[in-house]
Amino acid sequence: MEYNFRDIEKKWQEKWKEQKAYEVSNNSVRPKYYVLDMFPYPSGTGLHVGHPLGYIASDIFARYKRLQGFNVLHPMGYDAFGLPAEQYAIDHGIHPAVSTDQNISNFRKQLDNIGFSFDWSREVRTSDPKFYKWTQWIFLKLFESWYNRSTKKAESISTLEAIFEKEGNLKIGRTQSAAGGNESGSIDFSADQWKSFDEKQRQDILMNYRLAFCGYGEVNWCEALGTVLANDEVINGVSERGGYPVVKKKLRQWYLRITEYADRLLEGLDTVEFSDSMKEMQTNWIGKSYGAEIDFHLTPNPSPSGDSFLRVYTTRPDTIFGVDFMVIAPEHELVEKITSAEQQKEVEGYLSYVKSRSERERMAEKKISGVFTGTYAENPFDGRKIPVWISEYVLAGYGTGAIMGVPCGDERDHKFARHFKIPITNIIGKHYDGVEANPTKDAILENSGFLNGMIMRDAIEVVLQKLESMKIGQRKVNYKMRDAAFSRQRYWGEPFPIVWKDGIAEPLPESELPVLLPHLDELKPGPDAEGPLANLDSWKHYKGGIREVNTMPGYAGSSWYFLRYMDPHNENEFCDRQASDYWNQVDLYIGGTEHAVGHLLYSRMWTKVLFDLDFIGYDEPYRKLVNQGMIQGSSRFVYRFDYKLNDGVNLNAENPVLISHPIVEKFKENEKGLAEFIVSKVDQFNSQDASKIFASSAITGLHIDVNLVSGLELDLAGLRNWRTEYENAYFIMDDGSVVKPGESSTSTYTCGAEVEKMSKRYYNVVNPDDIVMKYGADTYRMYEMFLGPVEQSKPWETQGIEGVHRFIKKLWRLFYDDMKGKVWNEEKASEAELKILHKSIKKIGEDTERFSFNTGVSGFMIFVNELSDIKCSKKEILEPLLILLTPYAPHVAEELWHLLGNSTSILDATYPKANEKFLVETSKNYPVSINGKVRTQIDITLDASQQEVEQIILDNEIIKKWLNGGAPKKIIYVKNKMINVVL
RNA sequence: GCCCAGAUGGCGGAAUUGGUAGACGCGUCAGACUCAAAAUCUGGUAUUGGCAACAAUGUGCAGGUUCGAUUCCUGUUCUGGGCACCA
Repeated sequence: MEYNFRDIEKKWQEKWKEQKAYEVSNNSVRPKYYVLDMFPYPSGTGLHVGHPLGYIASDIFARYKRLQGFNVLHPMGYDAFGLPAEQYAIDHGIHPAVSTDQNISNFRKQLDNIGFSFDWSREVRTSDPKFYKWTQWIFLKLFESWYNRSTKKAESISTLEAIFEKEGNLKIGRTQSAAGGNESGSIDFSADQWKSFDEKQRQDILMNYRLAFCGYGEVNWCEALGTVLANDEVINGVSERGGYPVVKKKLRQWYLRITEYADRLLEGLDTVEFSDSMKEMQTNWIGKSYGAEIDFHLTPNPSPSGDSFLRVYTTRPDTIFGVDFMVIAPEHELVEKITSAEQQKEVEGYLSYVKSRSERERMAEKKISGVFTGTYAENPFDGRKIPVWISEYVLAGYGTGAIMGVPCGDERDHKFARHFKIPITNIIGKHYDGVEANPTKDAILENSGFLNGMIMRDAIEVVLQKLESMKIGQRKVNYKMRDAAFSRQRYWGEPFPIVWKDGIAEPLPESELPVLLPHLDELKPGPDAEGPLANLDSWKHYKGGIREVNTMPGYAGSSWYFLRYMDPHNENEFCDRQASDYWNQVDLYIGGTEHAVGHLLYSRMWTKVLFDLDFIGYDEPYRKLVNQGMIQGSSRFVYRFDYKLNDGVNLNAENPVLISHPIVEKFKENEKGLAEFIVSKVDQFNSQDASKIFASSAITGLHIDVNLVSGLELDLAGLRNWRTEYENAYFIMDDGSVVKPGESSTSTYTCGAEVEKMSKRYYNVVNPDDIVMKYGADTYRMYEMFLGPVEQSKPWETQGIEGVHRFIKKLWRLFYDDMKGKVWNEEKASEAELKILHKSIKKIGEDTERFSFNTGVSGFMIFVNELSDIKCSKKEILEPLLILLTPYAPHVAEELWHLLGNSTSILDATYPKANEKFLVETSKNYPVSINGKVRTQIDITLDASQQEVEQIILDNEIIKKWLNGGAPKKIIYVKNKMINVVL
């Protein structure tokens, strides 16, 4: 009876499905555990071997928890709205709904192959009206709420209206809407004024407080394509498709007021188990800083427009005497007003350059650019005139969109000053070397007026007080984070439940949800930079108004989907409160670091809002987060010998010459030698003038399909069949022999290799279906884990999978032998066998617990190797082994479990516990070092004292040799670790 | 440019709290079984020198702390992820 994984895996996958083995109930006396994978987008290219890495890890943990007696929720579904499907529709004329469905069924087939324990009865899709009804519903809640800074939580907008009725906004103040604020509503008013406002004015004001609000923001606009482009569709200022120019355009946009949650998003990090680096990234993204806004007089004063102040934001008011220039963002409202007549032309030129630059480019640019406005600001303390510049390295959205440049203390400012030859004032004495800026806070101030002699750290407070008393500045907490843009000029997303009437956004009543996404045959952009929905007049005009034609962005559905899994079929609520209370937070969330700031912050914010409004009982969605690394592809190369004759004809087109990697390496420093070698080998060159070939030869590495290569060895016939261009190739083999078109050879051709992203265009994609077909799901699951730590990125090499496959076959042979048949027996296990068992239970259990699945797999290998060595096939040992193995290789474990005579499923077995009794040791083989270098090992009992150990050491022959008659300075003995003799 | 992470044999990796660097697997070499092959089994395999015992070197690079550093600190190089409309 041999290990037939195809039959076994098929059999159990069908049985588990039949028995609904993975369906989980919301009512259980068992403790709950919620394991979630980050929502996948069902892309058209399907899964490659890298994608399931996290799913396998989470599946192992979910199954492990189940064996430990938990009621485990482990759902899966699809983040099905998104740009790629829409682009695919535009390119191929297939409706996104259709292609998305196809992609999902393909995805599902691939997932099913791998034997996951997902409860598919809970599947959700964000593009399903039953799901997005509730996305729209939550949007309405966001729209109908504001953030009350005194209670520090979201409240119904009606409580805000009550405040306005009573006291206007004089106490609560305006909200700051850094991202595209709504200027018309940004005013101070009293209760009486509020009462006098008409509906439009009131709604404009309320809009400035809503958690989901409308404002204006810049987008990448491509006139030629007639659409707004995503950042990654813009390359070097032109569209990726077609290479058309892209400029910034201001559009009305929806936003989420995530900035109000900045502090709570920061505080919440203390209550969750994310990696420190993840917390750091989120903290930096939120970017809370304490500083000051300072007003500088402009001069000539008033400046050409009559504006007399420039307001800058700085975190270092102590450096105010070191200010040598000001920089304002190109979008700053003062730009137009303060530009002098002489500088007009230059400024205009600069602005049009900036307009063509994406924000990404602006931030990544090392090159320094900028232009002088012709206006000066005045230092309030010493009256110095400071030139005001415009530069793209200052972004309009952050702070006041203007900074004071302190070259001696900030590297960016320093480079700017050097580049434009602006004189640098040194206020930190010898801490500044004239070559590099020094951002220290510990220097003693010089050239700093009334601050002279003060330590910078202390001067901050002194300056702040002075600024406040002079009423030219105030303390200010700033956040780098901006409000989140929440609308897209696209089709394939959730429609907004909003109708515009007379410039007022009216929410549709809950009873009208879902607002269905209407069918469109053609997804061409609408007029005036609007999305495709704007083309559908019949849908657009509604209830005497005009529907919002933008749709929601990709992250809308994924911001709350973890709640829907708890109660996926509820038609009355987004999630029943009892269900969300029972399942509570996600206990384990697995996904990539690429979501570190986007998805995670958005879903954390939504959770906080739902908590504030008392729809759920916790304000952090994910209790523990584990990041999985990426699996990279391992590309394979052949090397083409290229040359041209004087007339420019490349004679290689018909018969390319492909050189093996070792030959290329051999001639690495000797191109001419290689050309000579090739010419001497290949007969097609005989008629050519060799010197011409030498003069023009080059080697080109070409990606070839990894499936044509076994390890590094090329399948020549396979390559000839793969593409016609290789059909008549000459191959220069490792040993220097030549294989002509139509010939075969016993020599090998070794390819080059490189680690790259797994991608179609590198021909290095490996499909899990192929792996499962060849080795089975159990082998694939274990191998994927065996590759290395989950969190780390690593390349995929199909070759190594043999080892894991051999392991499973070896395990099988402990139960059944090809020749002898059944070998397992019910004999009593010996002390030594029990020791192996319990050592492994401890090792594998601990490894699984700390997500060290790669060492877990190695633990299994050691376990099975040890049992094989002592020919132990006792049921008493093998049965617990199978339970340990279930999370990793469920199919083979279930099969053997039943062959051992069990009639219930192993999925619900009880996870074994390690018995310490079998693990106690009495002595240890200590490494003994001389000066930190291990020289010998000595077996010593664990209860030995320092004195006893020293005696043993001094009596040891090898140690005596090293002591050379002398006495050691010191003997360091760390119990159960090591011994070090210091000479 | 800014933020985060990583770098260990020919390859993937191990070393959980500063304590025997290279577990486990791949590859490779040698051997057993076989008419042969596959499968399987046994043994070797960081580098250098040596028949060996053993010695020297060795965790990206340059320093530092320590009896002892892959692990901690400073600096640096390269690679990967993110930078707000890919998901």
